[in-house]
Amino acid sequence: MKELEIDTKCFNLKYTLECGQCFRWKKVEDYYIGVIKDRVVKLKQVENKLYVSSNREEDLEQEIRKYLDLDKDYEVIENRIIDVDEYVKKALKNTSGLRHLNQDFFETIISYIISANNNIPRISKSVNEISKRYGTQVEFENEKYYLFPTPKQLKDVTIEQYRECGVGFRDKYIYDTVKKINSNEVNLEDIQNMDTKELRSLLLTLMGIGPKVADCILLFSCGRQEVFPVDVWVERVMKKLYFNDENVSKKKILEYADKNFGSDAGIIQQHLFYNIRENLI
DNA sequence: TGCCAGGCCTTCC
DNA sequence: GGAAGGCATGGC
Repeated sequence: MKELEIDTKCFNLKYTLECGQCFRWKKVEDYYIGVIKDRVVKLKQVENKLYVSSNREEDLEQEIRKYLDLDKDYEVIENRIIDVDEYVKKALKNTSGLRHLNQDFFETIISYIISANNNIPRISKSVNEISKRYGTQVEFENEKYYLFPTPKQLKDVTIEQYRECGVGFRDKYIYDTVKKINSNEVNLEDIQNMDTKELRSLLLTLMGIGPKVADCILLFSCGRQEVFPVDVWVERVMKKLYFNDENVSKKKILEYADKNFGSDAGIIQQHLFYNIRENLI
């Protein structure tokens, strides 16, 4: 198929895909290859041009724009947050163009349940293994890829089988969550219409989802950029920058973010997270 | 060998 | 309602 060409501004593919918000992209030479919902996608950025190819052409540009959040004006957002303080300014200069993805809701729920007390390479490995075992196989450029399974495809998977995918003690959480979704005990429809607070409390009723995981799901698959997930890295960077390396509670950190970062807290969070992990700040 | 990883659940006060 | 302990697994 022919390659699609999309003009972008204030967009950096590398930062967006490598900042730790997603787990299924693989870098091959100067391309990134991954699965978005029901298709395999190959992406490459050269300056402000994004080149896209896929095994499916139908609605491709629309899906890519949605997934990469290309229709939101990040120039406006970045111009707004650059004056928050000197640390945010520095972080933003290092990683300008980092965007929040709109990932599949169900996939993000399961991926972030796996993320608890885990590390990124191992999370990726588990998510890929679940896809390989239970997702639909598709082909692209003579290679096999696997879509992330739907709740129905996971209907009969046992706790032991999840364990075999390397998820460790989180096996029962995934099992329970999938069961609740399949039995409609928790209805994931109409999430777009729910306000953040309501959606958050719904997520918190699921096994394996606590405050941090819920906020990651809201930020990386529901476009709620006001939430501020605090993990060990964010705790570390916040203490370093704003609390003189003192041992403050997570509650204090959240209060600081809410007061000083406001409705852009999630955007700032991701820049700080990436900067501290890459040792840039 | 021991510690850590995008924390959460359970138990106990 | 808050604190402490346990938890699978692999990399360093």
